[in-house]
Amino acid sequence: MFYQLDFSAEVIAWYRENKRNLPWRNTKIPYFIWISEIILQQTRVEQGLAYYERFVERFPTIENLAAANEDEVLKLWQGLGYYSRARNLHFTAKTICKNLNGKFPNNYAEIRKLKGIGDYTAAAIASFCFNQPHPVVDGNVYRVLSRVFGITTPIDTAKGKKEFYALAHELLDSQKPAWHNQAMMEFGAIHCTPKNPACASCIFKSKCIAFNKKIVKKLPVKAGKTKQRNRYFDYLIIKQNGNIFIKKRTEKDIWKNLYEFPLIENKKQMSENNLIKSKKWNELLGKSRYHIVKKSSIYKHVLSHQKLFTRFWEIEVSKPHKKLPDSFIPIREQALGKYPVSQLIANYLEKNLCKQNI
DNA sequence: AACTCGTGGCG
DNA sequence: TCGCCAAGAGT
Repeated sequence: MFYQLDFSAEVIAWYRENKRNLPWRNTKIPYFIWISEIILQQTRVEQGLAYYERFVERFPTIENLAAANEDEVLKLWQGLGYYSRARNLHFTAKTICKNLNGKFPNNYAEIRKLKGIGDYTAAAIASFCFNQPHPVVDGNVYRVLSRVFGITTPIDTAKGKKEFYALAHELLDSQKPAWHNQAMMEFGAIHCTPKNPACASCIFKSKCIAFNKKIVKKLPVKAGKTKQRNRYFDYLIIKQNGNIFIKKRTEKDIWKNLYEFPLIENKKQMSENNLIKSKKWNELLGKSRYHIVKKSSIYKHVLSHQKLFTRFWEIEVSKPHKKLPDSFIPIREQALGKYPVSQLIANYLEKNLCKQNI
């Protein structure tokens, strides 16, 4: 069907003509490639681009990143999601500076050991920066290969991963791994797209099995189904002597190490009356004299595995009868903007408080 | 090996 | 409106 080098040469030729000019494509410095790869995990280029620019502007070297506070790193990441990426990025920057004299490892095996770097990212860095012949197998590559070669094995199974990796490895031009890998991904990203792929003008039109069998839309196959659960949040924005209280999320849960207002979570939607009479409400406000300044409508916030239903309560406390635990940090409202928060909270702040607080 | 971790855009 | 899903990794 294909001679390996024909396939590679064709996709590389396409890439030379069609590639986008992106900032991380004008460098081979591993630090920059690394940042871009982490940002782009499960993220569209259009969404990640501005984050990349801000990130390398603020942290031009790995030493700058290693020296930063995690709060600031997360603040730069705010709104991008999957915050463990930022935490691991920061962790690994510190590791490299402390243990490797600030020098990024220059081969696949050593790169792969770093926290936050899996098979894909290790192959990307090793091939882009050091021209090592490791094939990248990301969502784009799965899509292109499953279609062109008509592979119906689900990509989210061990069997599928093995099969696609073997094929990707077979097709790789070991003399041009950087060009080959970038070409494969770019082709998937802007030509062989998930929806409305440009089959009519495709370089593989005559050979593409999916096109000729008219099953392009069915590929790639995924076995897994994502099930969502519902969660019900009530955030209490407690204002006291010009301060408001925030708390860091440290549990193993969504938004780890981001900040939020005092939270009451319930397994079912609770009526306002029952909430105000609840034990948790009482624990936060005790027998304080307070009044509810504002209560919001229900914000719906959708995550990959959860759907959150959230109310915000702005509460002015005139006579506190109880000191909140030390885990609640009193801050001036204007200082809120320094703390990394979830997009859910950022959305509320944008609508209800001033923009400088975001 | 399944499950978990965000967000925004699109049809 | 809703499900899909985008340059994945950790546990």
